[in-house]
Amino acid sequence: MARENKTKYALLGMLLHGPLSGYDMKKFSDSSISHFWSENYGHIYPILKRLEKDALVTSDVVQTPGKPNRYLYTLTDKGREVFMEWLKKPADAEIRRNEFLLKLFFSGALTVQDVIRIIEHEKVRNEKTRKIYNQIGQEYIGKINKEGAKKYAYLTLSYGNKLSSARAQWFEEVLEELKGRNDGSN
Amino acid sequence: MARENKTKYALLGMLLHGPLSGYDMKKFSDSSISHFWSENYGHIYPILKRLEKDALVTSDVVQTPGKPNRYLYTLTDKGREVFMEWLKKPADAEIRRNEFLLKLFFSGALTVQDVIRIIEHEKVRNEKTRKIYNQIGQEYIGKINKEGAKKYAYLTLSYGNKLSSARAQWFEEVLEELKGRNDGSN
DNA sequence: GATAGGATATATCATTGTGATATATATCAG
DNA sequence: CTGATATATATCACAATGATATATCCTATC
Repeated sequence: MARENKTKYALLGMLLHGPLSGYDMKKFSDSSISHFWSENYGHIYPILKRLEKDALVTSDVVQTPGKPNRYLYTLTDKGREVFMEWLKKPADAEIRRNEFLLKLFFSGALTVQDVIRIIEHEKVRNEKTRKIYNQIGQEYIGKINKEGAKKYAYLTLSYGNKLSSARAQWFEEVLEELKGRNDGSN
Repeated sequence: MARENKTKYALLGMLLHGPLSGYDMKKFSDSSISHFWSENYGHIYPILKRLEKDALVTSDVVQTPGKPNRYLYTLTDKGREVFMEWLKKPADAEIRRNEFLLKLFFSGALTVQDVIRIIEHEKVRNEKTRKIYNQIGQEYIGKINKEGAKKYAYLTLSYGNKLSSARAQWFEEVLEELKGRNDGSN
């Protein structure tokens, strides 16, 4: 068996607060949870069909003239049960594949200037992410205490902030060192 | 097209310092670079065959009585070229799928005790990782200045350390807050 | 001395996940 | 009017994962 299907749980979770179509789920994945999760049509649609077959969701067709049929999926009791069982379990270990670190590892074959360029590219990407996090953070202010449900969404953001601050620090330290050395020997 | 095949570059990179078999590459992935990269047989063997067909590597059979044939792969000039071209480019954006954060996001459906348990599980995992990093770090002491090539390997470790320290901080902060609230209302 | 487990080595399978494209209409901006 | 974007599902090739099959040798344990 390959690793367990996580998409299934992501989709079931999205249905907790009401029916959605596959298209809606993709939008949700690209907006609300995009900084730590992604889904795509090639997986969403086939899995929705399987979930229906397994009676974890039911579907209703909504016809809108001039638009494709919309298949609205609703969570069943069984679906909610399966979801809650997954939710209660600790998360599996993260799959670790970081192309930047792989390049860094092999960087002995590069000039120091090339390495600096690659790290700086990563630094810029990280800064962009931090800006987005700050924007989202601004939107949360005032809402968190009123709506308890958003507390955990806010925590995922605070996690992202913590990690990207750490990354930013590391970039500064390493770039300073590499640039110092670059004036000298290597 | 699916995303670009990164395994290919990881394998070519491993061949920079001499010929290796697919089995050797798997061992390398499970030891030297396991904290940021992983490979598995199901991908290594077919890709090695393709690399040979594309003349990025050549292979030699080594027969050892009582053991399976060993196919030793050697990097060609073309292979080195293709590798260096990839190495010089900035890394692609990281694929973001973090099951822990997905669970956290949906945690409004859990009791605070359950959330605490899940976070603590993650915290323990992180502590284990930090211990391993410290052990590897000990082994590096004294070697870094002598062998310049290991400098970048050490940097991948320092990156891992930075991030896991940040994670540890976040766990402390969040657990304290959740445990405080747990004595009160929700 | 038997025997269980791990190392050596390749091969292959089902399944998960990614990104792109196909299809077809409506709407909105320039 | 024309090109871009939104709505909505479907499907494909490919990348990556984890498990199992095959077969032999070596080492530790009972």
